[in-house]
Amino acid sequence: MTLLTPAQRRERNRQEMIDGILQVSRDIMRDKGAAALNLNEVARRVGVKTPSLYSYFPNKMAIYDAVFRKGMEMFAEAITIPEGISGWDCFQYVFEAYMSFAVENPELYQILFERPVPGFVPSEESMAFSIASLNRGREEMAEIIAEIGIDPGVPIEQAMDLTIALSHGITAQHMANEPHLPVGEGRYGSLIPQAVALFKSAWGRNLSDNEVDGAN
Amino acid sequence: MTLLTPAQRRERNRQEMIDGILQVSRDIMRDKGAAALNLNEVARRVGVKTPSLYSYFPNKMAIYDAVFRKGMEMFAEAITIPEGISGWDCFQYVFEAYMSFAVENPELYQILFERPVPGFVPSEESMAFSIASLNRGREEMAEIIAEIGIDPGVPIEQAMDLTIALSHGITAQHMANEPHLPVGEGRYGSLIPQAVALFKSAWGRNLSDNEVDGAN
DNA sequence: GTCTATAGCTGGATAGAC
DNA sequence: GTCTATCCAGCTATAGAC
Repeated sequence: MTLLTPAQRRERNRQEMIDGILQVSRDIMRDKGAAALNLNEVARRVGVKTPSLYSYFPNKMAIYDAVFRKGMEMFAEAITIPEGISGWDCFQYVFEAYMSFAVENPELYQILFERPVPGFVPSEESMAFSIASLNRGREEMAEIIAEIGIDPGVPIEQAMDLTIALSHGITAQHMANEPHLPVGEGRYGSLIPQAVALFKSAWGRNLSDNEVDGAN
Repeated sequence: MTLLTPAQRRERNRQEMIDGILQVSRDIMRDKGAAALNLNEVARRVGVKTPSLYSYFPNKMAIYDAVFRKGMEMFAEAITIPEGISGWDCFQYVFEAYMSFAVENPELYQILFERPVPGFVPSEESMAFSIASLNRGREEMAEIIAEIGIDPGVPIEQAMDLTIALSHGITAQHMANEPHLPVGEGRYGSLIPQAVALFKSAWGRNLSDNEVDGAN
């Protein structure tokens, strides 16, 4: 095995520092709210002095932007339906993945789906990436819905939007009321099977899958 | 007609000042984000100097709390179903009222349903009022659902929670993507009839109302 | 109740030595 | 890259005269 060159080592150290800053920033946002991010505290927790942060990010908003972007990547990854899941199980999977992501990463959920930080607007690059991710997600979901074969006179686009809306709605209520409870517990956290059943019941009359069974 | 007593006039002036402060605070929260509320700017817009605000509110958080409370009152009022609306029309009404409230009062929507202000927690009184309002809303909606007579093996509590979740989800997506568009327009703003149809289709098979008709 | 004056603090950001 | 020192702006809140 060969040792790293000095340049590679520098690069690695730099990347570790950047990752550390972002991780600490997320911790603070989670603890105190996204808008309470504070460079002095970031520096203290990372173990450097405040001005050193400016060797890695040009300003505070750039940190928000990096967190936003990282969050979008993680979210896209999280709701991608894995191999081996198909049919109505995909609905169940999306609902659970959506809520799990929010429960496990409330600070990312906040900055991705709300606007808690006055003056922060995702950069064009981040937004472009974000939109691209969401569109890929949409396409995938559209394929799944088409594959299941649903009936009720509503265009596939709208079926998808309703699915997204209900995913988001259940998750938002869960986060507002019982964010400390895991997915599957609590008033809204336990509502996912019923949500899937709702769609099955409304759309699944001539389905190729197993027949509607009420709550599963 | 009798003139107001000096005491009454004082009281009236005071109330006007309080209302003015709250209105201006809402304007700022709407323009710059809830967390960007700033006493200097409040004073400037109201037309007094900053210290004068402390004659009306003990501190900044008290202003947030008053805005929160006012918002909760307005929201409860907004989604109360008026006389003359019954059956499935109640669903349509609730969806529309929910989204209208958010579109017309984004700053209230933000402070009621998100946590954008680090360090702000509604006071116990405000929370008690809030919970009471929500419970009244729940009861009312439960009566309506019971009256319509829905079928599909899901307890009324859960049917209600699904309704709330979808209301919230459509609204949240609308606010995140096209908050400038009125209810009825835009990707999610135009989705309300489909949302009602979804519930009708899933639950309305043995309904006492008119039969399911797909998109209305 | 309203003002002037100001305390007191926080936090983002820069200059410049090492 | 990291540090010390420092600037500067903005903000909440209070003291005390009118």
